Amino acid sequence: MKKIITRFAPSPTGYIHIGNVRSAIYPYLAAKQSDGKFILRIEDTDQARFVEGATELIEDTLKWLGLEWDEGPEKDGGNGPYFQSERKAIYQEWAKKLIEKGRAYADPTDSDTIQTYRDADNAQKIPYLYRNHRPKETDLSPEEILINWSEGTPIRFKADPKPRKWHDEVMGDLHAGPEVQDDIILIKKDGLPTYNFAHIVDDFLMDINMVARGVEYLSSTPNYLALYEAFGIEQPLLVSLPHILAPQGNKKLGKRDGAKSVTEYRKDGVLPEAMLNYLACLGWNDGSEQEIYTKDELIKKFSLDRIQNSGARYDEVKLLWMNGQWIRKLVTEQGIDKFYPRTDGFWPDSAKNFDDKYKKQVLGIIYDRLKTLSDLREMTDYFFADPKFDIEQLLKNKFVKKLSEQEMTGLLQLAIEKLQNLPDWNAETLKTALNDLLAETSQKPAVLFSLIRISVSFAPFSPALDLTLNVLGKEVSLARLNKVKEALLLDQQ
RNA sequence: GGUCUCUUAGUAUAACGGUUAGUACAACGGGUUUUCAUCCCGUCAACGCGGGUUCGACUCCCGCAGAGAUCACCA
Repeated sequence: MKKIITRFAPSPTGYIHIGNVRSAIYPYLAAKQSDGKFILRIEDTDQARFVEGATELIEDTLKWLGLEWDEGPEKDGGNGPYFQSERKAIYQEWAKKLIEKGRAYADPTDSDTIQTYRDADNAQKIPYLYRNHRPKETDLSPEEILINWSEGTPIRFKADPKPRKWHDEVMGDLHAGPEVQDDIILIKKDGLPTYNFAHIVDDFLMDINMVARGVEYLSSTPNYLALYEAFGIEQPLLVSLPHILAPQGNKKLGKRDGAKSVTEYRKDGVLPEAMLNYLACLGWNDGSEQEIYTKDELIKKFSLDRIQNSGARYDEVKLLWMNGQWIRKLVTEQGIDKFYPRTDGFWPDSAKNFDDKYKKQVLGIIYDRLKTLSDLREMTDYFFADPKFDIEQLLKNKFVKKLSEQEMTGLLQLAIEKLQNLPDWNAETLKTALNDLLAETSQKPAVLFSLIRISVSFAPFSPALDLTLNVLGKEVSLARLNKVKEALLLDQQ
């Protein structure tokens, strides 16, 4: 198999959100599968949109997801620098090569004049193409242009419009006519290259043989093809990735739709395994009915031609479902001890002074109802602090309210006695005791256990009662039961 | 408007001319000696429309409709 050398080339204009991280995932998978290279290149040629700290955010996101780059910032593989802003001289040199070949020209036309061309064409309802307005001065010989050129004057490509055909790994065989090929800007007034030009040069110099990007670049592809041709360089594999759509409407998911950053999901307790799994499978599948994939499985089974060629709607509910699956999978496979460190930072404040051993016990009985790690905050508070005492909540519970208050106090008293006299406080003895209690009182489990459960937790739900009591411990359990019993007695007087 | 792309249940998808159109999420119902969840079982629900080709079309061809992308000195 040919080694795929590819790249992720984001612009440092903000965080990576889930709408665009997929264009890092697929190239990564393709590169790893073929034992090739995954390069990170920062496309910071637009000074106006540059955002301080964005590069770090991008790097952070990739690392968290496990998409380590083989070459890029902090990891020079001999093809650097990996920031386009540091490669300015290279682009200018390559633009000059095109001028020498008579395939580019310096164009002093100012933007107001260009706008009049556009307006005129629009008024006449003919498609605007700059090459129809190409200035006559460019009849200057390439030598003359080269002598005169300096930053401040943009350099334009001299289009070679003709029918073009190409193959896209996702979209299949494509074609375009001359009407979409134009004299695109190569070097801007500020001396920096446009994306259209910079990526062609960089990809070539970095030996990149696969380019994956959003479908929005599809319509510019003929211009890129012309550029490859003008330089005489082999075109890389082209991969167009359909957009991820916003939950509502038919728009591509963007920050305006509230597209959360990947790091935000991280803070919310989503596991990188689940994030990667979900996004990889949003618009790709291997033809089987498998849903849960590890990164290694994805690398093994990934194939470009099975990427869906229409947009896929983002579904957070399914992501969270998948996250729950991953939590359970990892705990089952690795055990609580190994999984436990991942919960760091997700416990309620009340857990601060409790040791790891106790928190692991709590995790052990609660993990199978977590959708995200941050659910721990809401779901485990009563293990660490006395719950908010709210007798009304107990009384209006749909099971407990079947009892009179007198019956409640009676049952609580029986439970307290039974538990107090346990020789050993563990899940086994508790289970037996609770079952005995059930038999002795002829109560329905839903009623009796809800009474006890709510009395010790005041939570809408909790793990199985025997497990909960076991973790809470004898002292705490009995104290909470007594407190409720006393309150009920007072109420009855 | 020009050019290009896309179109299976609410959502993500499977099907390489012959299936009762499969799976997952969601929804709904049920089961597991407690609640919520997990787990298990079940129900609902789809081939955009119209023509062809063919014994037979979700699948191939042609129209149409709808949706999206693009037409920058942004990427």
